Amino acid sequence: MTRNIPEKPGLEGLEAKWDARWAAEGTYSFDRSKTRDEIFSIDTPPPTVSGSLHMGSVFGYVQTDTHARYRRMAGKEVFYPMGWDDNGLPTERRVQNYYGIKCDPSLPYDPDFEPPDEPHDPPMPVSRRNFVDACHVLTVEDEKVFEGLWRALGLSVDWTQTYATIDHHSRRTSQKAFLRNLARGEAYAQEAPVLWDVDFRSAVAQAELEDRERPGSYHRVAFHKPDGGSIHVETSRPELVCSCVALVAHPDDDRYQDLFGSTVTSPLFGVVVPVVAHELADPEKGTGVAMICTFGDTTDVTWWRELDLATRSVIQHNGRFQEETPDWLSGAGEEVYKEIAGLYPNQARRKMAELLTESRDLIGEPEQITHQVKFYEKGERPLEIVTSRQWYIRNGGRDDDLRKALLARGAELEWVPEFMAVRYQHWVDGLNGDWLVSRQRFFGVPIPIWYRIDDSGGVVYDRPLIPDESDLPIDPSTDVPKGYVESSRGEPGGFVGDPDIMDTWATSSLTPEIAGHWDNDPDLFERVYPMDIRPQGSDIIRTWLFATVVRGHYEHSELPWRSATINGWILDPDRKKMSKSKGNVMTPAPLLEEYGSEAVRYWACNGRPGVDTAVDLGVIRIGRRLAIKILNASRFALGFSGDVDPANITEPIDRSMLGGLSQVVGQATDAFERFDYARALEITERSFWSWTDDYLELVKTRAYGEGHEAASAQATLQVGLSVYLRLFAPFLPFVTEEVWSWWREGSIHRASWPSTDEFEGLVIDSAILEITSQVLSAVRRVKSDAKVSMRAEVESVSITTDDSGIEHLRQGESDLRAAARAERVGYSIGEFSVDAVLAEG
RNA sequence: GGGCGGUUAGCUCAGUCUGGCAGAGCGCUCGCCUCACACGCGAGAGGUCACAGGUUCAAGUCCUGUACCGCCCACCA
Repeated sequence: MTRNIPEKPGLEGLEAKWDARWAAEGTYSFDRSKTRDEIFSIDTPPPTVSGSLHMGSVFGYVQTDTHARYRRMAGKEVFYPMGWDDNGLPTERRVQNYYGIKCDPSLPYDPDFEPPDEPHDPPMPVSRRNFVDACHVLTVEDEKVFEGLWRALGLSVDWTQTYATIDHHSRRTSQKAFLRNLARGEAYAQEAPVLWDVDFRSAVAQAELEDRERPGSYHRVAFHKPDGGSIHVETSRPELVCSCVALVAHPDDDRYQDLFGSTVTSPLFGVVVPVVAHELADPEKGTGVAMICTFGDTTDVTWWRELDLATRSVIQHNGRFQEETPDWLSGAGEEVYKEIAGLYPNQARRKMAELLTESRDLIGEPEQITHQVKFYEKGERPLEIVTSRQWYIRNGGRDDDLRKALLARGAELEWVPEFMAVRYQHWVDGLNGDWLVSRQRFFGVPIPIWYRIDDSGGVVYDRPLIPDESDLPIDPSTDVPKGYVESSRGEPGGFVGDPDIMDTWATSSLTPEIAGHWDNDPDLFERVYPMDIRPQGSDIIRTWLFATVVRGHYEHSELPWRSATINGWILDPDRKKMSKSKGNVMTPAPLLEEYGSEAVRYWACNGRPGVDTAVDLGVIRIGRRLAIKILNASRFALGFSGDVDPANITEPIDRSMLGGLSQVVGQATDAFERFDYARALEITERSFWSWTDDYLELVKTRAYGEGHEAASAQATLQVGLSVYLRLFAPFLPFVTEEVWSWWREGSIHRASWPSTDEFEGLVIDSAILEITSQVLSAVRRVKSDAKVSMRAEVESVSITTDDSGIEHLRQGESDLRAAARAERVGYSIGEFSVDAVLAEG
């Protein structure tokens, strides 16, 4: 093969050149004729395309790409698809802001509607179908931006294997799996209290909650006993006195024994409520008596359910107190309620505090506190609890046997790093309800269900109308169930579609099925499922990972993957978690532009598996330096016309270098098998630098010479370079491919991973090179101390070492003399030391 | 309140599983335009391994406890 080595090799333009070449040659295309045991399949995380691009977007993906590239070179056919998570609330919010539109499901579809070029202000209401269309338009644009970044980064994805969580195939898969859950009794609908975001007007699931510290105050409020006495409760939500259904104390609390079973009346409203006993009441908190309201917090829900209490809800889905006076209030209570009707809870709270003060039912001043309040993770106001009809998938939160089975699945999974396993256990252990999968939103996969409407106009929920699997996907708001006509929609005797969509996790929990085409290509699915790895962040173990395990457990009775590789967080250079609100988000594009993809990849690969990592320009610069070093060292190693026949490798120091290199190959391979890409890189890099600093310097003079000694050096340089390039290829795909192309046919990324077999019969003890390098280093120190050039001539080098050291050094002596520019080398036995006498002048 | 991870050189981090002379890079200092590379090369200085106790011939590494940082979870009246 003719060599085509540039005079001044550089990194610029390599990304574009090789991305285009790989695409044209199908370097990463998946060969589906391979069988399951020949395939390595990756359940790639579909990035949220409506989210911003930041360094977190490159970190985990680059790490995963190293696994893909290693396995591919190690002989596996790699199934490496890419998905886009475009359904759900993040997209809705982005579309609302981008176009200045909002969805109003009551509006009719406007076929002529075009999303505006400039955002509308105030937001323009559009029909659900127009809104969803706008979502599709924008997500396609967003996906192009993401694909551009991934390609610039050199992800070895098969770009023909892509999916979007809102596309036809994903909707079909999602609805099919849901209907199967329903048929097997794993999914069910229930009218029940749910956590509710009043801004998004949607229920949210336990997995989407976060606690935030908020100021509040404890109000001590008097309830009245029949004998004229009073009993005090402490509450941070006095506005809910009107929805109080009972007071509760601990059954063993001596102070309240004679009250259990009696009734008291609420202040101002005069509603009679029972005093009940329950273990969850904490005698240490407040007065030991708590007010149970429907519903102030999740404990209220527990009490309400377990004690079978009345329901007195006043907060509506829009977050306000209902306008009409509740029917359990009468007399003076009605007048009091009018004061808070229509208010938001925080307004009602202030009003109630005033009224309770006037009526002397507020005891003392409210005590200012900060407490944890539940929020939807994407929300801005505290969650309320409202009663509504929702769909659930059983997840063990209410069933111990199922919980145990899912815990066993987690234990079966290989976690990388191992300690991540407990995060799964704790989450499953702590579940307190089933998985709420319905959302009252617009851009998502619809719940594929209709309901009959009886002759009096009531919706019949208990016998839903289910579509045939072959008709999926459907949208029950526009499609019509078999045996009905569109004109009977919403009419007595007709039907109505379930208005809700599924939670985004209800679809993305099926990424193995979506990417592997469970629905429409069982042959492919069998070749890739269960997948080998699920790479993802630790923050979504409780959502994406757990939900995927649940779906796999139900649908296939097995784990969806063998291993979960969990990556860490990205922190900004000050080690703060990056977030848009802090304004410290770094976008990758300028870094890719300035330092190149290899440098950014190098940084990502330096982050240990599962370890939070700061963006560090210093590390990025080292990556760039390494890539440039590879170019230059390669130019040297390939700069001879010599024959690469390994039979030419005869010199002991050359064979010794291969001895060390074969150990490096073994260690890097072991590290990759354990998914420790960072260790593999570290080992390779350390070895490579000593290769260029010491080995290359030692053999340089000989390599420029003639005869069989020169041929040995030239052949060894090429063999060594070939190994180093392949070891680096998973990390630095562009520069290694570039150099490979200088003298090899085909892509390095389809070349075989180096193996110790390659040096069979050539390898000897690495100690020869190691001790020779040590002596060379010692001579350099002498020159450095004397502040002379490394080219300075040395009269003699005196080495003291043991027998085997001398034996080893003699075998590399001529190279040492050439590299050190030493006239003579002398040896003596003893403690290791090196002395060098510089030549005169 | 429970749990997980971390604390090693000025900085960023390896090393802890499996105990055996404290490591790398950056930065700093001093040199060197050495025919692959000045986008470079060589050399040097720099550490009470968070703290306290224990096991051991030997502890950064194993055990117990403490402090601080980060994260997760919790029924937060």
